[in-house]
Amino acid sequence: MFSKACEYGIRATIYIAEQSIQNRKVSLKDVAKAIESPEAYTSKILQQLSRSNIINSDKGPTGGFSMGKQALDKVKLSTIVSAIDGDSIYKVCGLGLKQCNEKMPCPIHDQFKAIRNELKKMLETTTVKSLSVGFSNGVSFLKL
Amino acid sequence: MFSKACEYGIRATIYIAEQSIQNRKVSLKDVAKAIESPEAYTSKILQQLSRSNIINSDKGPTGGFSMGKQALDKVKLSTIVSAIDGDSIYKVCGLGLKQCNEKMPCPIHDQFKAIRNELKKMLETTTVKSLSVGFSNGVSFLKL
DNA sequence: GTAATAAAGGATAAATTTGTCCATTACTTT
DNA sequence: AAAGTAATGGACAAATTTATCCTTTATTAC
Repeated sequence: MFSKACEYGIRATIYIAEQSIQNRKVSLKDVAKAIESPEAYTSKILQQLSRSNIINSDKGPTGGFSMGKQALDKVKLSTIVSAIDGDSIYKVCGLGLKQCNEKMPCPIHDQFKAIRNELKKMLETTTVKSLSVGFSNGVSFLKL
Repeated sequence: MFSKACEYGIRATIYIAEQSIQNRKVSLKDVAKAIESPEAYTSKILQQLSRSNIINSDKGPTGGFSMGKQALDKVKLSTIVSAIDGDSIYKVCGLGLKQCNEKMPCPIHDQFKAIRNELKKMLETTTVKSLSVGFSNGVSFLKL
């Protein structure tokens, strides 16, 4: 569904959000450990998230990754998915046709559209902040 | 969503179904041309479909690919997806966690489950035969 | 300003997916 | 039987994704 990079990106963002709510900055190492992801690869993904203003990053001692209040309120799952996987998940034909549209639909066009719209709606209405709550509570998990 | 191999597999099966309904066997070349796919790669995919008894294949002159009445009635989109991509699309956690389940859910477990169930239902209730009708009519397309 | 710290960035490697090429096998027709 | 045809199968190549390593840059504390 999502690329591995995007999965790491979502998990990382949820973790950073949860920590930021408690006013804690986290290092790359912290993140990689918390979500059990390869450190160097995770670094690349955090860079992307940072460039997209989903998280912010500070260098040097006392540096690390965090999210501001604004970001915590604004960032939805869709924000992260778009930043890492692009919007192909919303746009691309289920059967890989370049010119699939209402006028020239692929055979599963309508069925797919319905499901994709649901997915889109879900991603656009789910905030990272809301997801971080469950994680903070110990109700949901980010490892393994 | 689906792998490229699976996209080709679905398109190929719809085409073969449509031709089989008109009692026409088709060659690898026919298929590759009809769905605009790389011939050699398509060959591998047709082999998989054949081994899974989704289509049948005959060697030699007058050979080619076809679907019997049984297959035409039984084969759903889910049959093809399982044969080529496996059932990961139904089972795997949206965030890539190995141990994600009701007891230890990832943060988006419930939201994802809902959408995946819809997808599953759609794939399990859509027959290739039904899709081949629209293609046969010129209502839907398999190229580009 | 020096040393220490942590992210950024570039180059490269491993793994997976996608795609190609060619010899072999099965079958049909003559 | 021989020749021709079409799928099969194995080996290989290209492209993409995932992952690693190491140097550079920015920042902080002393």
